[in-house]
Amino acid sequence: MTNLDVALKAIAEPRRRDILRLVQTIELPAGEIAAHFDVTRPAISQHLRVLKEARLIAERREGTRRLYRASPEGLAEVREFLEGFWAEHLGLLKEAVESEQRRSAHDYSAN
Amino acid sequence: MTNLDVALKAIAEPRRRDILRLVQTIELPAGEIAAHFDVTRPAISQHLRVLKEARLIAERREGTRRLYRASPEGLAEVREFLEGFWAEHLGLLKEAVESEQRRSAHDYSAN
DNA sequence: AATTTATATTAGCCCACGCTTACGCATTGT
DNA sequence: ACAATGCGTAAGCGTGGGCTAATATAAATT
Repeated sequence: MTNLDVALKAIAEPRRRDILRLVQTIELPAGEIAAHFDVTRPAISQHLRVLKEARLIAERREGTRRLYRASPEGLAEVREFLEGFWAEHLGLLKEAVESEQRRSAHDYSAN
Repeated sequence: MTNLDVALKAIAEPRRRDILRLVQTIELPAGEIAAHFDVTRPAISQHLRVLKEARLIAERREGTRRLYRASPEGLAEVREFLEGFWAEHLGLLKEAVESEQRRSAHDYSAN
């Protein structure tokens, strides 16, 4: 499975998007995340693993707790996919390709 | 199911993304699309329906044939979702971050 | 009207996935 | 050392989804 596939399947699940929104601005322990939902903690744990493997969240251990925060690293290829889609439809493909080649591998991710 | 959900689940399937890339630049009949893959035509037909209901492709009938082309209309909300995600991490929503921090936890490692 | 062409739809199979219950594993505190 | 706390993991259940084979539909052709 490609990285694009992993990330897309991760965010295709509504509950995982809810989790992402929760830890988008603040860091939260797994238990507090689970407290926001009607499902059990193991269910949230499994979602957190999927999100982590998709590099959409980052985990930090503090004592017995595990703190999670969003980390959009895994969305890089999703973004590329979507941009290609729009560029094509706007008829801007030629220019987009050329400018992409000119600036090589430049990316404005916030790390 | 929300529109965002429909679009994300549609593009989460690798074969559907392959189909999208096929009809991204040119309009193709269903049969010719199916000819590019190892699966049967009904399988492609079902994928085309999912893509159509997600408003990611448009269908045009010409005689007995059905011509499909990409139409990124359904990706509007996907784009909004992703942009919100990046904007957050770029520190462009500083106020929202701070007010959220006041509510609950501490230590958001920003750059 | 009957046949051919191009495609969609249905029924059923198998596998992936989200969920729950039960259990396991570190880390902290007594 | 032992118990408690905070989470993850495993097994199993039920549903959803992609696939195939068979059937249906609709337009063009004869």
